[in-house]
Amino acid sequence: MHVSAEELLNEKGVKPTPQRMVITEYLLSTDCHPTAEEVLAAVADKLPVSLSRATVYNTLNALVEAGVIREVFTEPGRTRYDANTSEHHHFVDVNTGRIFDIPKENIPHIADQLGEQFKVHSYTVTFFGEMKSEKKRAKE
Amino acid sequence: MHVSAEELLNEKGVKPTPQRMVITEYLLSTDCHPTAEEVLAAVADKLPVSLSRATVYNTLNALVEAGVIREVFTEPGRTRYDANTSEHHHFVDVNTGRIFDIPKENIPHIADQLGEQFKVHSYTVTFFGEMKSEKKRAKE
DNA sequence: ATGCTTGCAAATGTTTTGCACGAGC
DNA sequence: GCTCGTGCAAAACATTTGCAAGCAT
Repeated sequence: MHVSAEELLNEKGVKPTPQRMVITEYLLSTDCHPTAEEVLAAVADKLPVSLSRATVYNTLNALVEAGVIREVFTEPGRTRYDANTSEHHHFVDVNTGRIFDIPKENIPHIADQLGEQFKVHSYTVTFFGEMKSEKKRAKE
Repeated sequence: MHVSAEELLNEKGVKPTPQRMVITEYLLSTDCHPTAEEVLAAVADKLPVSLSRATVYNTLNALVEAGVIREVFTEPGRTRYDANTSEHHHFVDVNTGRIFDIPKENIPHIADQLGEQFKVHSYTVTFFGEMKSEKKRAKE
């Protein structure tokens, strides 16, 4: 289903260094919208060399710029990242802070509802609420 | 249309100090979704005494907690504030960063489109795009 | 050699916190 | 007098940047 990280990076014109590939692979493999810090923690030991914080930030910015990933803003103070770049939406569980993807098929198309002075490039819906029956209970 | 800031604060159980009233008044009077820093700059000279950064942050947090204002997340690194607490949406001009309110009447109700495991408390749509004719300057 | 990329550390920017003072109950 | 809000400065975070060194072309 996923193209390889290397292909993806080449496609988007980003030189596929080991650091970038590991970070991209991680983001492609998870749906939990990690912060930069979480990315660092998750991939640091997957590299033979050390991975610095600066490289994580540089890489994430490069990937955003290249359109490989997207930023997600759901909470103050920090940015989360999402390798799902297709138009879709988010549900934030206000108890856990966890973010769930909502496919755009679930949401009617609403980009054309604004006045004509607004030329919409993209839009995203953020739902805040709580999960009703959470079968997979996170440890707390 | 607006209740007075003092009434509003009392209603919400926030002790209406001069600092809090000035900040609340400012937020009620503007539609430009200011950051904490912008709030400070805007109201600092409206008080006979000095207004500290810490008080601005403390106040904004207290107001959010009390439900007087809401946080708006549209960009990395900083929080913006909105005294319009009714459900509504935002359009971000990608050129200027300016944020426009979109009344919820313009958007179909979409809170019920998710699976039933999602209990939605609120949702907000954020549009990214650009203004077509900037001759229609918003009054501010 | 050239040009990116990395890593470290320092710098920046935003927000929070510790603490003393002052106003109001 | 106690409590709470304020102001200042320092601290805590999140992120960016300067720079030297490394890798690939």
